[in-house]
Formats: sequence, structure tokens, C-alpha cells
Amino acid sequence: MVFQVNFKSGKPPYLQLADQVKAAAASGALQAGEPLPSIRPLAEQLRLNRNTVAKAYSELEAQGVIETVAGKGCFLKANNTPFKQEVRERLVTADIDAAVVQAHHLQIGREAFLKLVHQRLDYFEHQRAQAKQASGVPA
Amino acid sequence: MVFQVNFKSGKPPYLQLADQVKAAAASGALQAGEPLPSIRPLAEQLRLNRNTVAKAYSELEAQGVIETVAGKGCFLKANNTPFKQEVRERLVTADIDAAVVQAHHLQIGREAFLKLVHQRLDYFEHQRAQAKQASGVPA
Amino acid sequence: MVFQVNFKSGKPPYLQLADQVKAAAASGALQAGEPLPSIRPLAEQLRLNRNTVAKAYSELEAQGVIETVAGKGCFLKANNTPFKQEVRERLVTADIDAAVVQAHHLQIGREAFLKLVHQRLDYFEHQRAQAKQASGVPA
Amino acid sequence: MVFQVNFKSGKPPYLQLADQVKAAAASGALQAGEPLPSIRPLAEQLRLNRNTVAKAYSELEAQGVIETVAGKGCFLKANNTPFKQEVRERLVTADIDAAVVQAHHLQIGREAFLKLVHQRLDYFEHQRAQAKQASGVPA
DNA sequence: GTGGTCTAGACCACC
DNA sequence: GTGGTCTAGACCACG
Repeated sequence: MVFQVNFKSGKPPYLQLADQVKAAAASGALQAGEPLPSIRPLAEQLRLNRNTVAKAYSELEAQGVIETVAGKGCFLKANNTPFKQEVRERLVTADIDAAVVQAHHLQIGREAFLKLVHQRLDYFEHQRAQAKQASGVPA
Repeated sequence: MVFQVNFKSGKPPYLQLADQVKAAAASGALQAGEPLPSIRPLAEQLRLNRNTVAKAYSELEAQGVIETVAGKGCFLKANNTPFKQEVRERLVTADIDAAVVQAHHLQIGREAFLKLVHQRLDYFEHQRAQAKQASGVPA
Repeated sequence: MVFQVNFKSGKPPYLQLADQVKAAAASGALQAGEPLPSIRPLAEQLRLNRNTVAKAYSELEAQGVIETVAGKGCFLKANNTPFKQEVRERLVTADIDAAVVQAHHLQIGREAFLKLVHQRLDYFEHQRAQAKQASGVPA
Repeated sequence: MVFQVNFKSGKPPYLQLADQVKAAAASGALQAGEPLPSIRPLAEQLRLNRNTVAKAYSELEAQGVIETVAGKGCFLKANNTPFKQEVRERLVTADIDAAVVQAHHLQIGREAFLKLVHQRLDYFEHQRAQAKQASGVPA
């Protein structure tokens, strides 16, 4: 896994990292049960403080994405969200709204937007399928 | 224009607003010379302090994106080369990816996700239609 | 509200504080919408670092117990857990197990244990009823 | 004896174990001179490292609660005045309160909570019955 | 080696 | 004034 933070983006580094881990999991680059990079080396590599990386991981744990075992490490959990249906829809709607508003400001029409959405859904599904095949049929 | 701030994104509201104005300008949704929404109503609509909106505008003025005329208001300056189609798609794709990744972790399937996307597109279109009507038939 | 931490208990101070806030909410001592003590003064009063109190509050926010608004403060949320039925049962079962094991070690039989459970359930219900009445019929 | 550690409580496992032994001694569940479970099987049962269990026992020895005889095992020392009924009830009440508060925040009603309590009491009784049978009919 | 907790102090964004 | 983030460095518990 290659993670990276952009210090000029205004987005807090710990959130950038958490989002990248989530994206890696969603694309199959990280498989359930796999260990994440340990905190100290990752902090050094990203030029972050150890506490900042720990905050990203604890955020992921609170969201039910990873599991951390003290003294052992952090591991990707099987995809099983702890949240109620209603809450899940509210959370994802917030992200959809951000994309819709952005699309509107960038003069991207409804049809073009939907085409992009389908493209990205296909892309992530394809990535996961490939990753699954790769891990199922290792060299 | 429909602007929107997310209080939990970690990104400061004044930057969110400034970015949305820049996006609108870059796409041509806001034309050179057009007036921006005035500060007080916009602050009220977005549930922000007037100072926060003013800070966004002054940030934009410092960047040469807008021009403020005391007593008149703020206007978009010329020479804002709108982004190319390709760049605009790349920007919105980043937001779409965030929503797709979130949906995956919240175990929201492709169909449910697309349904939500359509809902939100409809919702915002409806909002804009109402706003247009209201401004078209002012007191 | 009077909170206090015991530095010799082995339990991390931030968890002690979070649990006390939850207990205050469960007993009606804190009502939905009410502000919690702000971080800095509370840290001073408890002889804790500001970050430690902030960690307790952020834990509570992750659990959906409170809501924090930057620049405004932290507020008790209406009781509406974001977790799925299954997860909720798993969480409370862990706490029940701790009590059951403790009771066994202390030679407290099934009947005596159940009597205590009923007593405590009654106690909290009574406290909430009183608090509700007090807030509903203020001086 | 049934011991149990909670890896997420923030309380170090070796202290949890030591406290449970002390509680059993304080209540009379463990009698003076009786042997404690030996380290290796107990470590396996609790999913702990042998060192962790050994640390709990050495902690207990330092506190004068138990006595270790090299090659024989660990035994409860005499003169452990069992707590009074009132003290034991106070200790278990603290644990019950924690569970009741948790149930309140997770919106688990009185009936559902009591059902869970009965379930867990039955579960542990069943466990003890099985353990007794197994030890009564050893190979 | 792993992660967890706490302290101390700094700067930022918002009201 | 509020909370949020980051850094730096220390100590603990566990394997």
C-alpha cells in the first residue's frame, strides 16, 4: 500500500489517511483480515507524528472498518457496518450531495454526471473482482 | 447558485464556500461581471456568521477572482479561463469516488446507491427551480 | 454536573469521564440539548490535560451520545443510537457479562443478583422521571 | 472458577485477572489453601500469553493474596477476610449500573435488558456445569 | 516490536 | 470564548 498526504489541501492529514485506507479497502487493494501498516513506520514514511496516524486508525476503528489489537497491530475487518439503515443512508447522502453540488458548479449536466457515476461504480467493482481473483489464485 | 457547507468535513466553511464560487466561475456557471449573492442573505441561508462569508469573499478578492465595490456588492472578474471539460470531470470524479467508497463501507449496494443519486439530483433540481421562480417573481 | 476521575483505578481517565457523562444522561441529570461543560475549564477542574477531556468527548460523539459544534460547544443528543440491533445487543451483553462474572466471584446468587438488577433499573427510571418533572415544571 | 478478560476495557488484562481472583477470595468462592488454576491452561483458555497470567499471579503474590510453591502451583493464602455482604453488593452494583447505563444509551428497554440478563446467567451456569462435569470425570 | 494513554504547548477556524 | 489539529516526547501493557 502506498499512502500519501497533501499538507496544502486544507483537509486534515488524519482524515486523508483514513479515506485512503477506506478507498484501498473498497477497491480490494486491502483484503479483510490483512494487517495495515504499523503506526510508527507509517508515521515516519508520511512525515506525520505517530499520534496523527493513530488518530486516523482510531477513526477507522470507530467506523467499524478496522480492528486494532494492542501489541499485535491493526487489521481490516470484514465489511459489516454496525450502523442502522437510516444512518447509513444519511451518511452516504452527504457524500452524494457534495458530488452533485460540485457537478452543478462545474456545469456537468445530469446525464454526464450519471455516466460518470456508473463509470466509477464499474471501476471499483472491477478492481475488487480482480483483487479477489488475484488473492484466490496466488502464484 | 446553490451553495452548501458541511460543518463536519474538517474543511473550514469559508474555504468550502470560496471553493464553490471558484468552481462555479471555472465552469462558466457564474459569468464575468455577474454579481455574487450578497453577504447577509447568503450567511443566513448557509447558517454561517456574516464574518465567515465575508472572509470567503475577501479570500476570493485577494486571489483576484472577484472584485468588491463598496456599497454595491461583489462581482466576478473577467479573465477566469474556465476549466477544460477534462479537468472538470476529474474534479467531480474525485467527489463521486468518495461517495462510492463510503457506500461500499456502509454496505449500500449499486442499486440503492443509484436510487439515492437520482433522488438527490431530483432534489437539487427542484430546489433550483423553486429559487428561480422566487427570484423571477420578487416582491 | 460534578465529574471526577480516579487516577489510581487503572481505568483511563478519558473513559471514566465518558462513562460519567453517559451515566448523567441515563439518570436524567443531563437533558437532551443541554450543553456539556466546555473542554478547557473542565480539564482544569479535573486536573487533566485539555486533550484528554477532548478525547472523552470525541469518544462520546463517535458513540452518538453527544454532538459537538466547533466554536459553540458540545451538547447532549436526543437518545437515538446509530447502531444496528445486533451490535447494540452485543455491546450491552459485554457489560452484562462483566456484572455476572463479578457477581459469581462475590458469591452473589442468581436471585440476589436479579434483585439488584431490578433495583438499579428502578433507580434509574425513577431518577429520569424526577428529572423530567423538574425540567417540565421549573421554578 | 470462571475468569474472563475484556480486551477493550482499557484495564490491563493482568489486572482484570488479579481482581477477579481477589474477588473470588474475598467472597469465599476460593477457600484458603485451595489451588488456583495453573498458568498454561488458564492462559490458553483466556487467550492470553503465559507471561500475562504469570504477571497477574506474581502481582497477587506480592500483595500477599496467594503463595506460589515452585513445581506445585499457586495456592490461596489464609487470613483473607471475606468482604461483608454489603461491600460485595456495592461492588457488583457498580457493574450492574454500567450495564444499565449502556442499555439506556443503546435504547434497549427494560424487558429486553432483563431477557439478556437471564440469558447470560443461564449461559454462565451452563458453562460452570459443563466444567464441573469435565473435572469430575477426568481422563 | 506492537498499540494506548497522557502531558504540554502551539496554531487554526469560528463566534 | 469555543472546539480541532498537529507535534513532541514520555510511560505503560503486551508479545
